[in-house]
Amino acid sequence: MMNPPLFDAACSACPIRHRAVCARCDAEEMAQLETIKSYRTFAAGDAILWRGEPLAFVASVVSGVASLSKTLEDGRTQMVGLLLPSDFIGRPGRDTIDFDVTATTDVVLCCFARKPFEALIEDTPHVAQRLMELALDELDAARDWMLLLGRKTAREKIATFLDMLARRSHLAATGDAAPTASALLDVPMTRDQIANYLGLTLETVSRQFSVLKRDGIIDQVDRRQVTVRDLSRLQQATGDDADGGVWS
Amino acid sequence: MMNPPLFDAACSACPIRHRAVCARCDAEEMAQLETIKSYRTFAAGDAILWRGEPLAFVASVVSGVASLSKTLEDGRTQMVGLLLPSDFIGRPGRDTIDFDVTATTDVVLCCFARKPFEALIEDTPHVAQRLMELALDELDAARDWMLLLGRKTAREKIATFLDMLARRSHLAATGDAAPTASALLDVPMTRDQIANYLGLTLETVSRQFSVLKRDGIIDQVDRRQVTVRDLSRLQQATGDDADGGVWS
DNA sequence: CGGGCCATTGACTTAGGTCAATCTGCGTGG
DNA sequence: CCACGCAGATTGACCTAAGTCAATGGCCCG
Repeated sequence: MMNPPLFDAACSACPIRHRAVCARCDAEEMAQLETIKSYRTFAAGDAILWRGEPLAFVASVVSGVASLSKTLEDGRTQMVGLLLPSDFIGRPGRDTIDFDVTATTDVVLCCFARKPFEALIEDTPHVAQRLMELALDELDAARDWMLLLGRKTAREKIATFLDMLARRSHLAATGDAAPTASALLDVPMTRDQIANYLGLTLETVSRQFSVLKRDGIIDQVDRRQVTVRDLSRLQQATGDDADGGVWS
Repeated sequence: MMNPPLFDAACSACPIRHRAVCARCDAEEMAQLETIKSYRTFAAGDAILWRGEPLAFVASVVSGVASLSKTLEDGRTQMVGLLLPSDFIGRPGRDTIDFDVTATTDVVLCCFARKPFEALIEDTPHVAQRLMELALDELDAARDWMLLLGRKTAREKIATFLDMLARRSHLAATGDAAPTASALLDVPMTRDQIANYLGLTLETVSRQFSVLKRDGIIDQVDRRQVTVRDLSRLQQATGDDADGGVWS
């Protein structure tokens, strides 16, 4: 269990101050946000929001990983989004959402009461501008994901997933866009969650991990850690165009 | 071939005036938009934009249907969006897009030069607000599509596709949300395009049309027209939750 | 009448799902 | 400290939905 960091009420000390929905806000707008915000924490596995339930808050992810998922009548489920720090939860202008939101790891949210937040969108331009950028970024990611779900093989899906984790951890560590060397990766989900993310079964996820290991592309340290032995072969295995801006 | 409607330069007469990116603009903002807009038309099958090419314009679809698609190294392709009248093309703040845009039917676009449009986003709140709404709507649609691509069977995919067409044509005809009776549907794409939309092969699309016909759920008038015989059985065949807000 | 272009249908293959057995590591309680 | 149990992961055997390859059919247009 993580030792939950304590968050100061002051936005100026916030780790996502310059990337979240408030990124473009000036001092006065920040002061307004400050009055309607509150922090909430969730343990790994907790439900954050249920589909269809009235939405009292919108929120930014401050730390941890949350996931969005949809379910068919007979219980098949598909993850339709992975929310990382600075990502936004909620749908200003609508009072329900159409998917479940779950804490994948322990999560801290910065919540804003919905009504005053919507008023802020009307009154101050910078919130709407930033929210538009965040929505367009998520739309790009969703489209990459549609290509993966519709057309990639199981092997390509796993390779894409690991390549994404490699890029992200490299980005977080160095601020640099493209990793070039091998790396030790943290896999923040169970096989079952990965399967729901990639549109596979957990058995297929497990088998493809084994295949990539047998091919010498990765090594499995333990169930939550993987080392990439050959990043360029991993990237070839994703099936993407060489110059593909995927996850760029 | 359609008899192309003539569009008046005046926004006040525009068929998408109240739904497009300009929906919330006041008279003064409209005047600004009016100075940077121009109409362009494309024939069915024409490329509108290529992935990666520098983006001089952003645009709204005025009439017709356009599609967004992505392609893997070896040529497999997946449609990642279907643009109908009032939908928006482009990515303010970035000078390329990461997918191809193609005219599925004959298309009329209302194009805005990108730089002045971006300036407008900075200066006037209503454009950014509306663009945020449009992006969030597309994100909802993309998430429904991810569920379809990742988890639905071929039969469910075709049923969902036909149900979507039924809802749309009913909505366009009556302004009403949910169709209840059978209807004659226009299928605006070839089997191959449908396959790329649904993450299937064209043979599987054809076979599933035949199965739904054998089951008495639909009738095929010709290759571009279908009558829905039993809408409630069609909706059951989509696999969605009964109260599912899909395509709502 | 002939030649494309879609669409349909059939025969066969295969990637990935299903079901089931086994393994591994970890926290709990004796 | 060890034994137990449980949750997650792996692996194998088998099955099936959908893909592949190939032949045929209908339709429009010159």
